[in-house]
Amino acid sequence: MRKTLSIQELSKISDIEASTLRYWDEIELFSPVARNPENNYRHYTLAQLHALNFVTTLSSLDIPLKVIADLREQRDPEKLLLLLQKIEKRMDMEMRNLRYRYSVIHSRRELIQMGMRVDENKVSVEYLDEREMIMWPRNEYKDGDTFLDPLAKHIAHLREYQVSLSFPVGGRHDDMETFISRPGCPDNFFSLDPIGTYVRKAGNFLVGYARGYYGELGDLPERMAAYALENDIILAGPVFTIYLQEEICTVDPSQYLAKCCIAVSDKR
Amino acid sequence: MRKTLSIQELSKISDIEASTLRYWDEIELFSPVARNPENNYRHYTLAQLHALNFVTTLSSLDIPLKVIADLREQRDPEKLLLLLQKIEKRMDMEMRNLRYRYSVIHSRRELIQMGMRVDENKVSVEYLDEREMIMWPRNEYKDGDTFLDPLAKHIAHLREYQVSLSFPVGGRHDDMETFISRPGCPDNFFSLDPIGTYVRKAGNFLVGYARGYYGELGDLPERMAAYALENDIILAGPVFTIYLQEEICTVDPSQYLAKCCIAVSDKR
DNA sequence: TTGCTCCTCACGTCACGTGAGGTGGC
DNA sequence: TTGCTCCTCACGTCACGTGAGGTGGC
Repeated sequence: MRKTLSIQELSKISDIEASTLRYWDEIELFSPVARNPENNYRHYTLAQLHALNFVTTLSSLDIPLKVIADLREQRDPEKLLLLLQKIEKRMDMEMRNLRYRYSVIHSRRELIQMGMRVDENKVSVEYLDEREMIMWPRNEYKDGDTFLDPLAKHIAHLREYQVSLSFPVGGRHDDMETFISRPGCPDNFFSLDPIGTYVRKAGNFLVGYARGYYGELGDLPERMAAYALENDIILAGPVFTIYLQEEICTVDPSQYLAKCCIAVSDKR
Repeated sequence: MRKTLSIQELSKISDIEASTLRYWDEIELFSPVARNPENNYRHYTLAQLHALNFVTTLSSLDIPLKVIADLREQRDPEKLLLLLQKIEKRMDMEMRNLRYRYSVIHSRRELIQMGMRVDENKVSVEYLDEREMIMWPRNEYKDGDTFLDPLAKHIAHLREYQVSLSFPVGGRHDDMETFISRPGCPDNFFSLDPIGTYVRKAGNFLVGYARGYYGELGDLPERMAAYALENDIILAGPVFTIYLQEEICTVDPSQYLAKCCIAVSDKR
């Protein structure tokens, strides 16, 4: 006669815990073909692996076990087809979603890693790769406003402005003058979103680092300006500030690590 | 003064249920900046959205809330970096996994859909696209064996034989003669696994359908042979049988729907 | 007074995981 | 007798969801 499988044997072949198989039996989702009347042991067969595989495939897609059980009880090609079509769409969305979340994690990891390799006291010229970002609407400051006020305004219109908080947020000053005169008040915020439409072109940048709470850059703006003067470098375009370490990685707000950069002009 | 957010306001902005926010407060994962001492209302701020976003990103990756809470309490760039690296790898695997499961669902949906559009009584010549599959080790039959015996043998060596049960399994007969003489005993099984190395080339095939339990094809083999003779068609190569409807879609085993096909030779 | 939002507390839910205590065959 | 596998039953766990009953400001 053909051999049956004990719960342990099936568990090993299918890589499903015996306790899970018992639970699935209890809720009548997937039951053994028979019980030994003497000791009540469960008996499975290899032929059941096909159905079991179907169950695990569906449950891995977060289909509630109740739905799977109903489907298996009624088994109707048209109903199944409808479900499978829905699932395909859902998996498609899940795939996009996963790619998105991957890039969120990836971009944050890059920043942290960058922050750990950096010589914080040096101002220098570095080659930076192209960066995509989403530029937020321009900031408007009233008397006494800090960066928090326009930030709050934008966040309150998250969807409307297509602003994303999942990616690191940085600040952009129009030019070196505004950066020096009010370092804590950027003219725009931006998100380092890889599907962004604003592109910071690759090239040589004057780069400096500072530790401190948001917008508190100490003497970094002056040091950058002095370095440019000494080395006969012409700076051009906006200043970008992003935080390599902030509340997500560090407890002490005075230890947040900012990176500021501004393009070096080819012209002399 | 800067405005604080009520639990409902934060819930709307962040798209997180108020009950979830209360729970996260309870387990000290994410708490309001303050409570109103009069009525114990929770007060949040917009600045908290950054941290909140981080929490939801991690929890969407099945990181246990306890781990996230610990990470947020200690906040150490190096620890965080290690976690993020682990997560990146996991997401990468998850992406592959999702693609795999997608193709499982997709291939099954295709079969079911095919089965619903089919004229079951007609034998005819159809153009079939190329198909990738994994060919299983050759079946050996002893006296009295049915297809279940070699099937069980292969399944018992799942990993060793690189055999997959997630995709539909079909049978392959060496040629028309063996198909006619023992339709229930294919010479090989195969899985319709899209990463398979065995390719059934595209071309014209003589195709027929039959309803019945596995291997019970009624007079289909003879009808196919007769059709070929009548229409002066030369058949060549192996016969492939796959089930468009089986225990996954149908309750009654006598209603399983098989599709058999064999290549039509160009030679006359 | 009437809505409305918020609160706490207790209990429910989903899909298991984990013992405790016991059985049956070699 | 000793392992070993299996059983049931009860309870725990994780991340919430769902009322019930009550409060406080307009």
